[in-house]
Amino acid sequence: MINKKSSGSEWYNEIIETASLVDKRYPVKGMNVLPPYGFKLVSIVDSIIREAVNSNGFEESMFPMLISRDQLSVEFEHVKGFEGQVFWVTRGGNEPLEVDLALRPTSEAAMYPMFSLWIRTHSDLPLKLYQIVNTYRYETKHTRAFIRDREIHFFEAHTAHADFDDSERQMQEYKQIMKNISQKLCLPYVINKRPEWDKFPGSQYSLAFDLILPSGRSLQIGTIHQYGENFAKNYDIRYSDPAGERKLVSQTTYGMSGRLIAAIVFMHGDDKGLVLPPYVAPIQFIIVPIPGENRNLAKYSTRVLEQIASLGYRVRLDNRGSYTPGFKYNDWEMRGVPFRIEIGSKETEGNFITIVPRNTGKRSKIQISELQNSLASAVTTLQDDLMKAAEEKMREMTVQVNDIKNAKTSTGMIRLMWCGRKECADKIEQETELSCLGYPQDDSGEGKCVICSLPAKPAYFSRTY
RNA sequence: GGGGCUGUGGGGUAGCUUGGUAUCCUACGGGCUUUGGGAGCCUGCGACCCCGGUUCAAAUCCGGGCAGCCCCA
Repeated sequence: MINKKSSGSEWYNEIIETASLVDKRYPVKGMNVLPPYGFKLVSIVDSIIREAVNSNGFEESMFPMLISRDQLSVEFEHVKGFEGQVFWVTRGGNEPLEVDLALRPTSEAAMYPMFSLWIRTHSDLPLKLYQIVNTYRYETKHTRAFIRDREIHFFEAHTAHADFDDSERQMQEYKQIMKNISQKLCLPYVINKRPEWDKFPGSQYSLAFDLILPSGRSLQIGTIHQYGENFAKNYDIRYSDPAGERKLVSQTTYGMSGRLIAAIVFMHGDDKGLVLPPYVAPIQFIIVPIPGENRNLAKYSTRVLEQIASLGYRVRLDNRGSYTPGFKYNDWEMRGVPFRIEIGSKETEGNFITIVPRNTGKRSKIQISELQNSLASAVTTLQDDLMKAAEEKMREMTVQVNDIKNAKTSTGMIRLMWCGRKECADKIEQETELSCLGYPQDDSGEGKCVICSLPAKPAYFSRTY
């Protein structure tokens, strides 16, 4: 196993394949196969997202993957923003198509013509829909599994509101939803308001959830966008208000992708491999029996398996006969299973199990009669530990810098004073090789710009994925 | 957007400079013996990314394509 600290990038590439999260051998650039273990992980993250948005009044839906050229040729900055990144379907069988079809790079152009039909009066609002589908972007840069794919596993929520104030309330709700989700994935983040030139094409403003990884690079794991009436104008989405007046809706979106998986891998993994938070782990408990002259072993292990399963956990018994226990320990540690349960003659005779959490590797005993409470507290403890460790890593990687010289020599998420003008950001980016993430929300400092000395607010800069 | 490197059984590799016989480890199948931190022995299966060129002969040299990786902007 490659050392994580010294070569984070190679470590990532290797671990996602050896842990069976992904198989990169599929012969089309930027498109990867998810083997069962990786797919399970992705599905669990999806279900966490579903649960979070469903409980806030969102409904799941599905729109087609193909978008006709007419829908995309609206004279609109949003469409231009994706020019050059669109895959086109130009033939049906051997015949050229009358109208070329685009593989959605994102779904505004697919959804909003329908929104225009669906939304009639004020009682149709707010409309809160989402879908979890694959989207396609013709990346010309270096692709990277889960981080920059050409086929993107994508969650996108779209809302329409009676007025701007209500869509602003929606933005606040998104923040709560993200908080809820990130607790389960053990991922801390900061919310940055992207600079004008880096906001989502067509939006009024974009807020990004940025994570700083142990490697010192930041990773955007989610974004929310305030569209205002920009899209409603172009797609003619109007409603009759209580006074009978026709008005444009105000809209927002919320997007997340497979980058959540990348963040989990990078943030929690170690030299032994993956470390998965219990909430997301495809296998939460792995039972490893230790053979000996012990006739009760099979029966006892199965009983423990059934008991843990009946408590609602994802548990598996590793019965592979051809491997030694030591091999299995390493194998499951590499795959990030949060807890190992060892069962040998001591356990069967003493009517207990030995449990080992992935992060500490420390053994402890649990009496069978105590299973329910002890497992529940082990899960919460590990979940808390991983969150705290991640927060600590982020703190370590966040650096306060007072002048441009120090920004050059520091790694991580650099907090410095910036006036908000593009020319100054460009200068900072050029000199430091960092990218501007924008102004963090919930940070109220004041000072002078490190470039031009004009009044400034704290901004974040970092190397990015 | 620019530059560089790489492609050999499922995975990791030797061989390439100097053209001719493809090495080792691991995984996998079978068999016996094992099992409290990556077991051992025997045995079997399995590869030169694709297309074209040079040549009596190409894993090796040349060109293109595809794919992967790294660095810079």
